[in-house]
Amino acid sequence: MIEIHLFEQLVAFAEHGTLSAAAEELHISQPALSRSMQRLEEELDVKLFERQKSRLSLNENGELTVRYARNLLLQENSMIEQIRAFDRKKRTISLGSCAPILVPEFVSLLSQLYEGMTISTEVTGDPRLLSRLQEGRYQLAILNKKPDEEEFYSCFVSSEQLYVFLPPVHPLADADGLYLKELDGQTFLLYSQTGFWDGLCRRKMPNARFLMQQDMEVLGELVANSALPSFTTDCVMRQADPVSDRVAIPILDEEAHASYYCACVKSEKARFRPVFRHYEKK
Amino acid sequence: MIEIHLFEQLVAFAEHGTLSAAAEELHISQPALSRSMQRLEEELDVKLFERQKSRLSLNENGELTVRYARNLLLQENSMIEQIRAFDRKKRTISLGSCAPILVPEFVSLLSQLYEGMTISTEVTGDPRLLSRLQEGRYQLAILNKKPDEEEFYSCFVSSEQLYVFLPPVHPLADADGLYLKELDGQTFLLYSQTGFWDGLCRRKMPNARFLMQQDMEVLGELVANSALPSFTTDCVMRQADPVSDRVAIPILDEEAHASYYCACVKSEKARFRPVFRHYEKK
DNA sequence: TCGGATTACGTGCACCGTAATGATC
DNA sequence: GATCATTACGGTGCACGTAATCCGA
Repeated sequence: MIEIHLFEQLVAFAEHGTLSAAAEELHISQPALSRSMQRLEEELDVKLFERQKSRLSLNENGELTVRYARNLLLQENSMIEQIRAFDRKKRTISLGSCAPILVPEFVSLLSQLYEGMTISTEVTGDPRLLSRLQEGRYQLAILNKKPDEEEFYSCFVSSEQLYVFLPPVHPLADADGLYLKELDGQTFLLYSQTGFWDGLCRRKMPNARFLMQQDMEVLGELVANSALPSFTTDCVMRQADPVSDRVAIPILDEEAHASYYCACVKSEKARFRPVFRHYEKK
Repeated sequence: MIEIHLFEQLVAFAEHGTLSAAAEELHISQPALSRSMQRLEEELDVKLFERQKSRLSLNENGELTVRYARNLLLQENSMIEQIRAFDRKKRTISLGSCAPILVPEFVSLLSQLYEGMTISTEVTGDPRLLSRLQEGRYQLAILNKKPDEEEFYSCFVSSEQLYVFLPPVHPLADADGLYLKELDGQTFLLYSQTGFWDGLCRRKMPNARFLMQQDMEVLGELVANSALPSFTTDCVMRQADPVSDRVAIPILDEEAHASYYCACVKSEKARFRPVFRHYEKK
């Protein structure tokens, strides 16, 4: 058994060319490194270096050993990372959501129900959300379709209706309802973390421009202080202060009405029973 | 970076179930092992054990870590072995021979020509001798056919004639020459390290019985003190004392006359030039 | 003369073993 | 009481750093 730090030091030497440079990199003295390399040779019982009095260099054995050592070090690091990830996973619940609206509510609920667990969330419009749930990258998902009952357990959570949010002076501001295609070609302010809504808008309005905003607060400012149309939903309007004088006009496209389902893989149904019960009793 | 001996100790614990048993196996004290495992947890920053006051056991993380650790230890060991083998190979010349007769002469020659090198030899009737030469398992080979000149360099060394070695009372003892098939069905004393001769005898005399002898000295005794036929060759008779009163009758089969070639892969021709020169000038 | 490797030497501390403690069967 | 793990404690070996030496450009 040869300690791995000797191999690490050998690799450092290989990368720096001299003991002094490698020693500096490793935060040890040059003599210490010199002795370590001697010990490595001794323990392997193989000569690894050409010694030309004032110049140390790897011989063929040394080159080979460096290649193997790099490999071993990579493997150990990846091993340690995987162990830590495995452990972390057990103490975190990852939630993937197709839309942002329910995320805060879920974080709060999960924190209450699963004390001590870390809740990590991700909003994505990516249709692979479901397969990631299956692969274990998420333990819970908020979807806008009820998933296959063979593989997943799910329950309805709530629904959301999309509105276009227009300044009163906008030519369409007095409509009772609009289809997205009627809005195509215009320039919108859009929050960047809208999950599947983003894809919907781009699909239905291929000629529109979207000024993406990372920050909800900045978006609010811009909505309040510009004439650019933006979007909102019934849920958002219920939560947020109605500061602006904008008018919200419902989008009539069928997909503009989303039904949200909370889902987990069937094998974890028991674990998440409290979550489902919370929504089923409503 | 986590030192590998900690993983080794973890595996020992996993295999023995208790710290005390594992500590004994590892030739360290129980407290030392206890502290090592605490340090491993600390350095990984992951809990690996269930602690029930007087019983220590692996939790899920621990089980996973043990699996990874076994793997890592195997890899390190194999790495060390391969490095040593690589080094050893550079200081040993492996000779594969299809027949035993030239081996001592070659060992002596190689020892003189390549001072400090270890000479390792193997006699085999295996037809893969040539492919093993190509793969580098042997650096030199003694063959009974001249090999492909595209891939190998070779030169003629000497030839050998097979004789059947009969007691004077044997019914065929006064023949001038014999084919192997005429001897089929009889029982022979045979040295076990005869290389390709062995295969020849079995092929040409499918009904013969062979009493295999590992030890040349024992074989000599039996030849001198039994009536069982055996084999010899011109080369052997030239070297050995003619102690026995047996008669040697030449075998007339074409294959009973072997021509030996010394061969190496072409890329090593230069390295072995002294060997070839030694035989070419004869 | 400087940069680099090795050798010499004294020191500190990390790790060990023994002993004590606590806990469980 | 026996077994097993952990904590306490004192001792020591070993790997470290500093300093000295040697060598080559």
